[in-house]
Amino acid sequence: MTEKFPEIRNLALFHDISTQSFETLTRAAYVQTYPPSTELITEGDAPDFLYVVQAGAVELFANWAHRETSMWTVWPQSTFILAATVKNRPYLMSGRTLCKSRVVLLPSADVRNVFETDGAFAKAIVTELANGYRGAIKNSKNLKLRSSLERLANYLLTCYRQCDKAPRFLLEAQKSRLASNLGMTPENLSRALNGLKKYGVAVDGQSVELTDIKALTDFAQPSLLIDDDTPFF
Amino acid sequence: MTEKFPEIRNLALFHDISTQSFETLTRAAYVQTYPPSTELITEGDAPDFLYVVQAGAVELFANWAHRETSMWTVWPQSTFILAATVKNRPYLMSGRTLCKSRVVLLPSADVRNVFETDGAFAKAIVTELANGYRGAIKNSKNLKLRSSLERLANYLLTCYRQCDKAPRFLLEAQKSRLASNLGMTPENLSRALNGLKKYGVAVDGQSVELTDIKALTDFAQPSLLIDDDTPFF
DNA sequence: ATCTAAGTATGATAAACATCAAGACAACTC
DNA sequence: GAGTTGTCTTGATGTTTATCATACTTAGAT
Repeated sequence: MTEKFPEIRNLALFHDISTQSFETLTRAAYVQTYPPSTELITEGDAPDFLYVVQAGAVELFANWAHRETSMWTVWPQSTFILAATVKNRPYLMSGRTLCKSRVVLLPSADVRNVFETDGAFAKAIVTELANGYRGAIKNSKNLKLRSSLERLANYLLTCYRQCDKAPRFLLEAQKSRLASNLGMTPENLSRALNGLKKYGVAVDGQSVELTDIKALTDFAQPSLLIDDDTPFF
Repeated sequence: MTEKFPEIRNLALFHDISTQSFETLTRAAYVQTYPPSTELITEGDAPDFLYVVQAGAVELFANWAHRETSMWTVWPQSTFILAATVKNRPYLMSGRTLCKSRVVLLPSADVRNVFETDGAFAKAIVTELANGYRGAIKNSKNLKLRSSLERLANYLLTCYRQCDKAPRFLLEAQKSRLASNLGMTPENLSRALNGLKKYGVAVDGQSVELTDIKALTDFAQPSLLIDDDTPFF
């Protein structure tokens, strides 16, 4: 008997669970492809589904008092909104597609069900939540300990590391969204990019070139305890 | 046969685990009482122990580039540094006692061991991590969406709610530490408390009186998706 | 009671950051 | 090619927040 949704079977979250558990999780699940700028979830809503991004990208953002901030972007193959799902509490963030995106929706009641019965699933959830938790703490440290210029410099160095230390790379995102991610306004980002020129940062459109890694690193003082975004730290 | 450390047996984290698991966890554990201002853990260090605060209080803080920020305070009966322990990754925060404190230290190798073998423990860890994760996300939203005056106003209203809506209460902490928690300088906190006078905030030393809850609420616009600090949201 | 130290408050100033308005630029459409 | 749209940049200005210097207040020690 073949399992439904073989694409997500190999995610760390589902890799070690039993066939029966996977059946339960996927029995009432479905795949959906959404156009760009579609709001998939809204903060405050009850968590009906656990989401898995298979293709495209989903931006998580939050609102308060007519203000909005971008929290982070979910790329394939990752889940989002796991904590709300297992706790059965309202979403803390909203999510919208950035581009045409294929998403798997797993009913959250089934997720909680399997969580209760399958120890391997509980263990996988622990790993996922611990990663997310540590990422969120790093984010708070970044916001509280650094100026916006310092956050930007460290962001660029993180991109550089993720590109296998290629000195040229493309910004992953629209600049206005990048600004919001970094906790600043688009105008301020524009000026900050200029302000990093003296550390060898050259920007042309989406393209960035870092011509003096040492100078930029000396200024940014990256730390594994803030900037490492791999789940291994 | 009686179990060691009956005091912590009833914590949510240990409540449902087997007697054998609890034995394993506590076999090499020990209790220690520390004087005030003792640094228990240092960010970057390997997670040797999972800590449980039994009495007193422990401040978690972080450093970067000769700056320091207070993250939050751990009160009895709570654990701290759980995510680092289960993932076996370096601490992201340092911790020091605020006053004379009694702490239980559980060897983190044993914690990971029991986590692997006892499904009930894994489930309890999920709940704890999900609470912490959501708390950290609320913290980021608070920092990114609000000014320091708005954060302070919401903090005071949170205290008010936690005191069963008594209009007078004492600030839990030294003002300089409260300022750091809220992401501002002590001077700015002092001025901000003055700035909230027009919304009925009267401060005398550690004592706060809120004389116009409606005005303060109208200004602060508290949100369950940011300010609710109970694990139930 | 006086001294000290730590915490807090206040004033002056500067830096960081946001806002508003206008312009530049590229990618599309017609 | 002219116009449209969306995004980004730049400049002027104002607000928020941090920094520095100093004074005050309180609790504890001598």
